Amino acid sequence: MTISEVSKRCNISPDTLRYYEKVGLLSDVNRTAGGIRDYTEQDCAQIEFVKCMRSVGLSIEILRKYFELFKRGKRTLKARRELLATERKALQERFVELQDTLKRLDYKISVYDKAIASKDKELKF
Amino acid sequence: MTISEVSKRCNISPDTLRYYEKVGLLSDVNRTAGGIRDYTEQDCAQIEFVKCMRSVGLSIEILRKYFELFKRGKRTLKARRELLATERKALQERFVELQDTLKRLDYKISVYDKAIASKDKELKF
DNA sequence: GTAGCAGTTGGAGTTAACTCCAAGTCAAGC
DNA sequence: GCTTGACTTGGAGTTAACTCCAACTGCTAC
Repeated sequence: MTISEVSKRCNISPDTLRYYEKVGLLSDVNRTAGGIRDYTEQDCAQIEFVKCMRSVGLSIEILRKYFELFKRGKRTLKARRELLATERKALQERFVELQDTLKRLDYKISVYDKAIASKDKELKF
Repeated sequence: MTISEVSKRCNISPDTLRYYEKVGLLSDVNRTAGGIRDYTEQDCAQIEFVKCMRSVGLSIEILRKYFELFKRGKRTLKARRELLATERKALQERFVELQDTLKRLDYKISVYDKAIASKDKELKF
């Protein structure tokens, strides 16, 4: 698969794909004789994983560390598991925070609805 | 309240508090005769609101728009309500995404646990 | 064989959201 | 009246994560 094919499929720009490779989120992408990247299904799956983790805010640096551990082989299985567990915990906290903020917004919107219904009373902020 | 008191109370640096004021997230903070900021409880409540919204990723720009609408008075009640509803919807989507990613991480961690238990088999990534 | 297009590189530029700094002011204590 | 420490300002610097660019290469079609 060429970079533009992967780009379309994963909805990530070629620039970003090259950037991810450069910073170590995607190692050893195959090249054709002419030096053009030739992505495998495996590469795509990894890119989707990166995309998913990035979309919820895992930093490039954390992902870089994860793949660096990966390159060091089986003996880093536990370290990788712990890294994932740590990030999972942080995400869980963000999840609860998000839940609370959604509730707060719902309440605020309901207060707006009341203010709008009752002769446009003003709010504090 | 002085800026350092608010800083401690809200756990936001004085620089950030001044920055928020400068970009329009906190208008007309009172000053003492000597020109020193003197925050009210109301200001603090607003800062907490900003902090809460920022912590889940609402941009400074969106919050700036919200408070700008606010300054234009009651006739913007509906516009503000709609702005909040729009952001709520986006947060809801991020919420679902986060939920899915948590599940994915849980699964991946369970795969790691299996690999670690069964003689350190290696994974794909 | 040459036009055109997709790909390559290294490196510069951008954006959001802070964060830091230097130079100055002011009120309080000695 | 002088030091000290918290505060002020405008503006420069930082960081993460892209995003863009110029100059170049190498297939493919005519």
